[in-house]
Amino acid sequence: MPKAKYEDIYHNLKEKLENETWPYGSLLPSENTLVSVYECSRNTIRRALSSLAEEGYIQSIHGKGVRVIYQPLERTAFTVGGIESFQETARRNHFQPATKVIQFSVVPADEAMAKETGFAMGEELFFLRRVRCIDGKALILDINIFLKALVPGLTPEIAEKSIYEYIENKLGMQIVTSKRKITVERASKTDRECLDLGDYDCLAVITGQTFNSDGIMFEYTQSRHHPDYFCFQDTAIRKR
Amino acid sequence: MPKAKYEDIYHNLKEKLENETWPYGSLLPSENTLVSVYECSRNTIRRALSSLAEEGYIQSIHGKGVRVIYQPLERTAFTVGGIESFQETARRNHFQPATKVIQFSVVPADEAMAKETGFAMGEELFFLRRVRCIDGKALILDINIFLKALVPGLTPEIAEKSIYEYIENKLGMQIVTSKRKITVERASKTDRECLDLGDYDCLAVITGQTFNSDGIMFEYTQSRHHPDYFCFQDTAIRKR
DNA sequence: CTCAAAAACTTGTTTAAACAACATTGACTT
DNA sequence: AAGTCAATGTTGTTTAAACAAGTTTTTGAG
Repeated sequence: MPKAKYEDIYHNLKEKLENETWPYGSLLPSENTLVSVYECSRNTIRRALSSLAEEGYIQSIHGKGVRVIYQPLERTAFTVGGIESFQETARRNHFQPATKVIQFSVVPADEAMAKETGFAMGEELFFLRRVRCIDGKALILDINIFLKALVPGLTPEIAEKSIYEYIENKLGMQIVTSKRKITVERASKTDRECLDLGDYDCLAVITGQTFNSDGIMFEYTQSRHHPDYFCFQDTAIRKR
Repeated sequence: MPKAKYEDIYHNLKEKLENETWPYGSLLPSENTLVSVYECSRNTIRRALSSLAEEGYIQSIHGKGVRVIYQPLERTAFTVGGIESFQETARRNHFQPATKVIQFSVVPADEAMAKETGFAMGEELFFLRRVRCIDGKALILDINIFLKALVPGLTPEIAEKSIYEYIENKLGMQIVTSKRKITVERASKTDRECLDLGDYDCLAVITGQTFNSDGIMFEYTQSRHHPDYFCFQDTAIRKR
């Protein structure tokens, strides 16, 4: 699917890194070598490398080379990372997913909601709540608020399957940027009613805003996770 | 301090975005306009813009322009984000920080520890635990494990102030990449003994590995946070 | 006026080149 | 033998140019 040359190179190198073609701690072939191998310009190589650096696969060392810092890890339980739907995550982890829609309504944004979500006052919104179950246990409570104008034709039936699939394939809208905040909150009465929290009194909360390819925010989400089924991975690179 | 031209432009644009020189939802001046303004090449502008996009300030729209998606937000309590030390975070939030060192030992990595941390077996390690307090309340339990060979001369006295300051300014070592995992864990006996958790039975845990400018991992960290003083922010961009 | 095509403007990708800055190697001098 | 310095190899920054691929505006035909 990737049409750009640097994307091909990026994927090819990433695969080789995950295969441990170059082991952890070693140096990659030099940029000029890679230029010969992939028959492209140095800029194109550097673009692929910089994506891999951002994701914590490699780190370049001025005057020396590019070090492999990727370590294979056992995929523990539930991992949230990039922008991935519940369906995709479940498939990757070989879980049997199920979704129960417990609320599906249309409301206008009042002042409080506008302030919290970032939508403009008075906008018509879909407001829905869903419980995500894995192997029969209720583990995630998802609250989604959509801009009705940008997600027309949404129904509870679609919400039961995959909203993202509907948005991307049926509506042809592309999801581009997602801004998220992770916090730990005390379980509310609703949380305890909807989820199988056992004797936990807290949960992991991901709050986020999603933007489409026009740079318009069309979704506000709150995903409330059972602690045992939450793991978020991240790589940070220190800027001067 | 930034010596590169694109870094200057990046910081200048970032400041203007935070000043709301261009409001949320509007389009930035075109790349060619910015080329004239900053008297540089288009590539240099694009490099600055791509950093801002990664951080969730802007989003480019093919054929149309660059949309501002930055929204000013009230800095709520404690925010962890990039690679920032406790000292820096405390200063930014105007807290009075205090640190108590409760363990400072030198141990070799045994098999279990090697597997967990990613250090090689037998490596000499500094093992330390510290409690971070804010306004008299014990809120964070930090476990730091350093490669002794790369952090020579570390003492409990330094650990009480700022280890990062020592590493960067005294040793001249630069911190570059940090790989992190965020989870929610039940409070252990030690957690309850060391921290003022109130009636919380969980805490937010950041587990991470830190790499220096040679691409060598020199630190393994676990930061165990009181739920009320934990907030992690992130921006993700969907790749094709 | 309406509509369609063309032009102009926008961001996206790729190449080529030059130079700067840092690291290593090896030859040379002392 | 030890240290110095030059050459070479590596990544880092910047420029210039050309074309591709979207979006908007203008032009012109009917």
